[in-house]
Amino acid sequence: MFTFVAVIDTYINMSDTKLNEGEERKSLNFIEVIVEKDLAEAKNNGRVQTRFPPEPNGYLHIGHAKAICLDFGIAERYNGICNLRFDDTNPVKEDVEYVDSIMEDIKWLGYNWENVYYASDYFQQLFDFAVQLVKKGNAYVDEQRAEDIAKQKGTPTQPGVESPYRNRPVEENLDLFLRMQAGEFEEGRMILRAKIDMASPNMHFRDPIMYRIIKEHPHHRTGTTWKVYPMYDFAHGQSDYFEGVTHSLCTLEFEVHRPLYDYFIDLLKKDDNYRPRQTEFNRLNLTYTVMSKRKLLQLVKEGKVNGWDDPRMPTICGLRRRGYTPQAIRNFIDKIGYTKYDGIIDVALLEHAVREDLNAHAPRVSAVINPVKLIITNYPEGQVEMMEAVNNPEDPAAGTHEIAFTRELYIECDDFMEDAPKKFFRLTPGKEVRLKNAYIIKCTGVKKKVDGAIEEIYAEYDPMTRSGMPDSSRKVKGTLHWVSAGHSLPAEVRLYDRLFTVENPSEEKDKDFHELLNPDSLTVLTHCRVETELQKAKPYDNFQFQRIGYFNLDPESKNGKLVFNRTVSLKQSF
RNA sequence: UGUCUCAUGGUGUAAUGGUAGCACAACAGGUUUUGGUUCUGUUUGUCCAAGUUCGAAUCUUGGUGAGACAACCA
Repeated sequence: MFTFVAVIDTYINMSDTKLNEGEERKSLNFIEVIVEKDLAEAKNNGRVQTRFPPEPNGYLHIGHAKAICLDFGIAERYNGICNLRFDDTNPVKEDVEYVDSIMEDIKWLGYNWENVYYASDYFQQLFDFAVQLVKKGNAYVDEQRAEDIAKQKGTPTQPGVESPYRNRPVEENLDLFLRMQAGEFEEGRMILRAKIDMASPNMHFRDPIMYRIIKEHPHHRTGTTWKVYPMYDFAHGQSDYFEGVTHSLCTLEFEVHRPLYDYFIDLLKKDDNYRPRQTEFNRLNLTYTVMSKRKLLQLVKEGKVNGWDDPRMPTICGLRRRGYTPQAIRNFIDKIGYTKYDGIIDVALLEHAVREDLNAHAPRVSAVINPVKLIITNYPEGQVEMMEAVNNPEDPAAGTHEIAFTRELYIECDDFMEDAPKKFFRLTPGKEVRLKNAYIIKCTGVKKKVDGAIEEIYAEYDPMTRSGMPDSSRKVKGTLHWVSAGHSLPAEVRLYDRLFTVENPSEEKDKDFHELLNPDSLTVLTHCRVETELQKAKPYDNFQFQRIGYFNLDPESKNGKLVFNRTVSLKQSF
């Protein structure tokens, strides 16, 4: 993977931190600055530990990839460890299906966790801690209805009102809380709340809920053992603490939760110099798509897309099926950086990242996605010549393959025009073009159907212009790709466009997001022809269809039927 | 009439008191058997105001604008 030079650089830079190829001149992001400062101050005994904490309630998307690259990247760079922890405190929404897909996606991105943990592993410890807080008078059981509690919470500008149950005696709170877990009460009947400050300017300090009763949904790991489940705020920081996390990295919307995170840790922590710290960074927003799990789920459920791995989805599995490579995604994440500014990234940057990777690695093949027949009238009928085609001009080591040339060929409809403008560098009557890897031809005529549609195009070839022949280096303006009519394979090609018609769908609050969906986000072409070399293609293999774009073989291809997905088009500059 | 956070070209991101740089995008040109790649060049920026300083994107004060927070979600 590394070049020789890069290996040397790695050694040179090994003094403080691990640096990967190309990283040596890059400035630190603000989180790396914080970590290095903590290390310099010997906080947490110079230990670095992070965690990636998804809730198993949906598929990972590219926004998660940003968090994954940071959590695992920081651990790697500072010789620490990163654990995978499933934040599974709400059995109503969670499922093992998601646990499996999350692990698969992280591995596909190229990261390995030190340990897999589950917040549900800590249910007993959390419960014991809650009992302890009840005994200390820091928590109470509230029997009001949810709506009343919400009302009493006040608003961001108005203080809340204290619950009538707030000053219940400790023994009564303890008895009730134990009976909640014993299953004596129905869901919604009562909750355990922290007794903090109903007038706090931070809404999260207004006696936040610690535990609620959930009995109708068994937990995917603990079954029906627990009748009460901790809320995020009563689970996340403590879980970090139990595991020894030093840097708890999360997105910006958790900023207001941090004081509460610290509050519970203060009550929990031992008198030593270890404590986890939460740091927030900007989440990823991409133009022309949505990143909220709720909306992605909606697209799937309403059939607007064909599942979580639909190639139009910003999910990891969607991007994988679309033909994105882990390296392209990681390079993209590396380019966008981590700050506290909540912006929106142009999807063109993601497309650039995948083109850059595929340009270097994808074999070039010939495919005609909108075929029209081209007949070389002076080429012998029945003759077949095997032409040599370079697999990748960016990588001579990739070698060559052969492609059959015959009298009858297919070229793209778009590559022929009867009355062409001056800047049309393709085929038009009386003009010459190069057929890639083959001859220069001159268009001599065209046959049309009754409706005026073009049926066949005629041309004559110049035998001296093939590679190796005397006139092979003759210059002509255009070069076209082609396949032999008789020596090619039928294929289906799926073209994808942006899912939404507006740059930032989540910003259009007054509009239903269905109105913003792009009705033409999928185009299926069923009469394509591809060169026989593609018979060997395996699912997910990436190719460049010359002059068109990057494509991969869809896993739905079976029994000899070839289905390709367009990952991204080539850059077009005309 | 709250708390917290943020503000650098079209987009994203550097510059930690000392030449405003990089990437993407856009545009122009060279090379090219991919209108690809590559190379060269161009356009475009420090939210506003006052202050500190020899010197401010950076520090101070005051504005302005944007976002987050009022789930028995995470």
